[in-house]
Amino acid sequence: MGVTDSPLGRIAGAAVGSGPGSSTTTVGNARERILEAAYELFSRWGIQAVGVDSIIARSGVARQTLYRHFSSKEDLVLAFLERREDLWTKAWLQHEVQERVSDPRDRLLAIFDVFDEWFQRPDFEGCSFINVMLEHPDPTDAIHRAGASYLAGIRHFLEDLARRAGIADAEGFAREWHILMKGSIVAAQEGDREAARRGQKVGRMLLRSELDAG
Amino acid sequence: MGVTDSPLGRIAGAAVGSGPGSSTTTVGNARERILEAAYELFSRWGIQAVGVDSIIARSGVARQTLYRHFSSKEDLVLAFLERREDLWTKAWLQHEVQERVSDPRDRLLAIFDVFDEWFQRPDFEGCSFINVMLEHPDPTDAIHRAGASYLAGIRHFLEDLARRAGIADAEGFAREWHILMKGSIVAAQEGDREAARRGQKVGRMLLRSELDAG
DNA sequence: CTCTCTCAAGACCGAACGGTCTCCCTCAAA
DNA sequence: TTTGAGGGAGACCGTTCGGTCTTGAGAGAG
Repeated sequence: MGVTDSPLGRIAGAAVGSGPGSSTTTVGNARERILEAAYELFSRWGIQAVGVDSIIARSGVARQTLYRHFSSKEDLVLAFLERREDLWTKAWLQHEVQERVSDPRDRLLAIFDVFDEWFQRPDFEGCSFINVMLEHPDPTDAIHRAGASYLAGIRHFLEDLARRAGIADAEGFAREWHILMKGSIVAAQEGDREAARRGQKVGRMLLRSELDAG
Repeated sequence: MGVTDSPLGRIAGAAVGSGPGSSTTTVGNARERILEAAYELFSRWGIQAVGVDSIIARSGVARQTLYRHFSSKEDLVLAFLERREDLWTKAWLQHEVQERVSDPRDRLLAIFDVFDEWFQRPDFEGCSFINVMLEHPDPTDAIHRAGASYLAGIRHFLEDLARRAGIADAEGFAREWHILMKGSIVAAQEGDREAARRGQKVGRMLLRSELDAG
């Protein structure tokens, strides 16, 4: 109930429900409820550990309704990843960073401040793009490729900041910065609650040396 | 067939088989064949994607034989992780690093040279400890804890090198170095074949600044 | 009023899951 | 020679998986 809510969780908490007994042909469109349930379950427990049954149960939707909106579980997973980019990458990470500071160098560093708060949350769940990509090791798998491409989206955000910060090799820099981000996320999942500050410390060095060189 | 073999693959290739028709009560102890099959399947495809049936088929062992040696799939997974530490962490990574150079600073950097070769392998499969830990997000899960603790083993190796290199805060340094390692492994799984060199570049900076400070 | 569309409910499907059980063979130690 | 452990083969168990199909209730449009 807290105002705080997970930054990654329900954004439109429209689970009206209209009270007990009303039922049938419930309020909001079913697709939304399915995606919301899928989001919470997939982001916390991964793909393989979550069956369509759990999503059906949690969304309160009929089995056939799910399959009317999504042709298969894989289809639903891809829709989940798309939503994850909307909510996590854009509406949360990028937005949070951009509203805190405006200088591109400061924004790069602010990523780790945002991460630090994220890592302290009791419902910290890691990066779904990484999780999903590692869970589907086959690089030709559609889910693997989707995860990798959403990670590339994050990298493009970094690259843009690097370019604006006047860094010569913006692409290389973005890949290095992303390594720090991904490493600190995994470290946080291991239990290191200071992982973000460690990433930031190394990042600060990298940034300084890159700007001295330029 | 090549002499090269995966550094992580079969170490005792004792799958003699004694020719067709011989069968029953086959050569080497069954436990070894089970572990070998489990190693190859789990390390490449993860835990949940590999059923006990596949392991039975690949090891050519009877179902009951597997359950005589391992009380459950979880038990087998824990044995796999233990073997992964023996083969990957110790016999491969640490051994490879130690035989290349002797100075502790050089050894820290050599980790990324070894990684670089690893990342180029067609059968590169990532770090099983990370994969397994992310696949089992519940921190109270025995498998999650095992993965995390084998990762801590790697960190202790780093910490030892850092201490020998005269770095003041060896533990903090090891955690930072490990962030670079993990980040570059994930980047390699994304498809960045230069991930190790990027990690090494950042590591070099971190190392220099740490030694200047000390 | 009827036609149509959406949805809940849930039976049902074949396959795969982890795990148990029985039967029979082989080989080595007693 | 007997015995018993180790092992192969495979039937079998209940459960869960992803996915299909049917039924019937409600709601908007004609």
